[in-house]
Amino acid sequence: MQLEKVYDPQQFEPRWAEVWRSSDFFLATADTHDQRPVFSLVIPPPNVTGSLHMGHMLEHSEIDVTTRWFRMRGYNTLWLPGTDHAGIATQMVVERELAKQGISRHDLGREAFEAKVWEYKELHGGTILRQMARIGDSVDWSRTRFTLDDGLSHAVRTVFVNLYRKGLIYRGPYMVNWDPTLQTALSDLEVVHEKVEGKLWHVRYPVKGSAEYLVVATTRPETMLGDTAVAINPGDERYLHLHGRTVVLPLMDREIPIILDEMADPEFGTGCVKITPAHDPNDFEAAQRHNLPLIRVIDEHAKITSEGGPYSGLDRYDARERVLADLDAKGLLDRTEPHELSVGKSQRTGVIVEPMVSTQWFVRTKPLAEKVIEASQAGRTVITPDNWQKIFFDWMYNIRDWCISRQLWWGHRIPAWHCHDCHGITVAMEDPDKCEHCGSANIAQDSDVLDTWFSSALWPFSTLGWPEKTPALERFYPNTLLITGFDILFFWVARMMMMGLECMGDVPFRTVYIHGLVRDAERQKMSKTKGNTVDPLETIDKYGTDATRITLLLGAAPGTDIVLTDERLTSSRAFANKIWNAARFLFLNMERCGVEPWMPEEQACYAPHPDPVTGEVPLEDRWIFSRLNYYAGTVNKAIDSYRYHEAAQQVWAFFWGDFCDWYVELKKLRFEEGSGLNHHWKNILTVFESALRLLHPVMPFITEELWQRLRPEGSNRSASICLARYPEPDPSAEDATAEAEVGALQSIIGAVRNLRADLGQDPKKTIDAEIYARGIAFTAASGQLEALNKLASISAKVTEGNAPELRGAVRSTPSFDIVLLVSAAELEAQRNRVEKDQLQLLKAIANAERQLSSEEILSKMPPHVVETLRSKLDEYRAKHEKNQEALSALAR
RNA sequence: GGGCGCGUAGCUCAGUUGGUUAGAGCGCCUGCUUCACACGCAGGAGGUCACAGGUUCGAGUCCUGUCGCGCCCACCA
Repeated sequence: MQLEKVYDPQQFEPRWAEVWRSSDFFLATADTHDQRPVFSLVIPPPNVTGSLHMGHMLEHSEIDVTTRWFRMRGYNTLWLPGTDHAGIATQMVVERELAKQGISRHDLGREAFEAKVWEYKELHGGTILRQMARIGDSVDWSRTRFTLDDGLSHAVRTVFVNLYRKGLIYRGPYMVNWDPTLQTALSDLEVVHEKVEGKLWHVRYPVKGSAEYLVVATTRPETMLGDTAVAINPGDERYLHLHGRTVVLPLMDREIPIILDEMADPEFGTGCVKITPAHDPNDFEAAQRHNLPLIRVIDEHAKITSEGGPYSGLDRYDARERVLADLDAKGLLDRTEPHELSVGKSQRTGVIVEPMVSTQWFVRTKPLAEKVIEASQAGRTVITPDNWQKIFFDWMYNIRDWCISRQLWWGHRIPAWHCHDCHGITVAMEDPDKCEHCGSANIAQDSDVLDTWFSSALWPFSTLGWPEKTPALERFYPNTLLITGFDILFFWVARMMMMGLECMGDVPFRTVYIHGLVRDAERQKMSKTKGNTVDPLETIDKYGTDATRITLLLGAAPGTDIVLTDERLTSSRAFANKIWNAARFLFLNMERCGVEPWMPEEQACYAPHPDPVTGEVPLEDRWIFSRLNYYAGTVNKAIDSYRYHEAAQQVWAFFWGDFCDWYVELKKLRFEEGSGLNHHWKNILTVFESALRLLHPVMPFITEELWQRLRPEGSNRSASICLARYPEPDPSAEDATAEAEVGALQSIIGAVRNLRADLGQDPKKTIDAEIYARGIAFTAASGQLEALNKLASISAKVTEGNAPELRGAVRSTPSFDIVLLVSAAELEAQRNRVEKDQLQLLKAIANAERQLSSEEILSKMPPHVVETLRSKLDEYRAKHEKNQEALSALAR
């Protein structure tokens, strides 16, 4: 039972953060709540593989608090395998590693590359939470990962085939961001936009059969080789007469139409815009609207294609120089202006991305989104905090079709086969050996893989055995709660809802809780590129896992961001140490009193033990049990409504403010050497054990450690604190009388200390004092006098009633007067103090009187407010009067 | 351009249907090594709740406007 003076987290806290750092799969937990299931997930987002993110610590903390809370309230736990979401990120890491050796994945070939990725995953994945092993749940760890080879593939394929047959999946043209170095398409997220100083070149396009020409402005003159139209605004009088005519594309001598389109902004440049459908996303869309042909003039290596005539084979920037020179030579370069523009660069290589037209697979999202909107509006899924609900709706209304094909080599292959003979597509559950259209055996599988979000979207049901109708699926779908960050709301949450409604006919979860963002001390969003990330492992090493967790939770007010500072972490570490030292105090005194480790039989709510001789319960015990009951109420309510900061703050206030500051101090007077396990010990250990359980979701490791030490050998209590019951409030445990009496004691002690500090007295020196109490029972048995004397360092004479004369150093309230007999010199310090108090009281009295004197106000005020206002006014008046008396006594 | 959020003590932040003299942690000042804890104990100072109007008996809280800060989305020929 010996504890070190200072709590050492390293010794007792498993560093589960390490697990997150190395794991490359979802970890998910599921639980049931009110007969309905709840689940929570943690995923490393694709851009942070290989490191841990503070945001995950937060997310995990909130999830783990809820999960432990549920578990402690008696709901069964189910651990679900994660999907292979981070496979894509792993692939990127492998690709980067290969690049260092000068190898590209194309050199390696598909199979060898996949093997490499597997190797990496085996090496870095798969560490399992140590704390979970301690909990003793039955977990089939072989099912902790869904990979490309097991059940998920079947689910993914089933969904793909079904959606395809319903016409919800189609192939179409799409503008991708192409990285010419990596030879791959990038998602919008992988493109970083940068403002650069560029130029705006104005080029003359001669109108056919006329001496006129249109001047178009462009930042990328080399793309003009692929122009297929020039657009003017339908309201632009300057050019309207040219509508229907054509221009001759300079350098290429191609004839292209002049079209009307809103995209041409009369205010910008010349008001004319060239249309290059194959190399600009906006132009691409305009081309769709006007049925314009696409001409690819830049290839995947960013070189000009054979369509580029004389420029064919040139690099895109060399081509630009040549094009400009040639235009200039022909006198077609109108003018050049400096222009700031933003260019998209590859996050991975820094190369300027090339917009490229390609054929991709799409999910038709409109019909799916409609179901999501309907379900959300019916309240079947609620997003909280509710401002996200609106944002979510806006997005669902404006949703575009979802491109699901990726030119990657890791992931679920698209189950579609192209026929080389008839060019038909065969989509089937079983791998086909011939084309379903022409019967040819000359077919090959599509080389693309599915977007990871496609399989992730199936997570809520695919992990439960879908499409089989398993008992788990029956029980755990739909789930109750999803905790996640807003950055993933659209990618993942929306898609889980779409797929859930489509495949299961119901929403996947009832509530989505959106948490805040973790920021650094300068309020900057943490990002790897900025390099201002806080490494959670360093934080954990320095402050401990529990301290890190409660720091995050204390800052996690819904809808706000979390600023992480060393000061906050330091104070949390101090709190962990406070818990540790409170335990140390108990253990040392148990030894002194001859008390063995003990804890009560398990119950949700406990009543204090009475003195076996008198049959009475000590006042401090009645009080602390009542306080514990109160906090059990507020903490449960806070967690239930996702107010994690409040839960953390409440357990802190109870443990430090009530338990340590008052209860332990009061109990010190009750310990007797060699007493054995008497009612005092039973009460303090009961409260302490309950406090540990109350704290557990927020401070899991230190509470587990201490709980295990307190747990007697051979106890029939659960093996772990996280399987013990969570404290619950019970109206019968409320003890208003005890709270009032201890409250009065606290205010008397506070007043004496304050008075003595004002007088500049040595706080340790015991001095004589007279206390006149009104309406406060000071019974001999309750030990209040002893407590008062000890905690205020006085030798008090307590009398019922009013002080006969307020002389000396006085502090008064409506319920007591304190008189300290001190020298006249010490009294002067008092005067300012009391006068200042009077000013504030007068203000409060005037305010209350004004409100209470008006019939109109009284009639509009709710009765309970009037009630408190009245009693407050009485109190202010009494106090003011007492102060006045004291002041005149001081004057004498 | 569209949308969202923030501005409360020196600092970082709470403050849930409007209702006591507006709170916490850190920092600061004073006193204390008291046999759990100086990562501590006791006491204290410090705020016209960004500004200006409005609604209300009553506003940190609701409405309008102004100023300052931040985020997201879109666009950028």
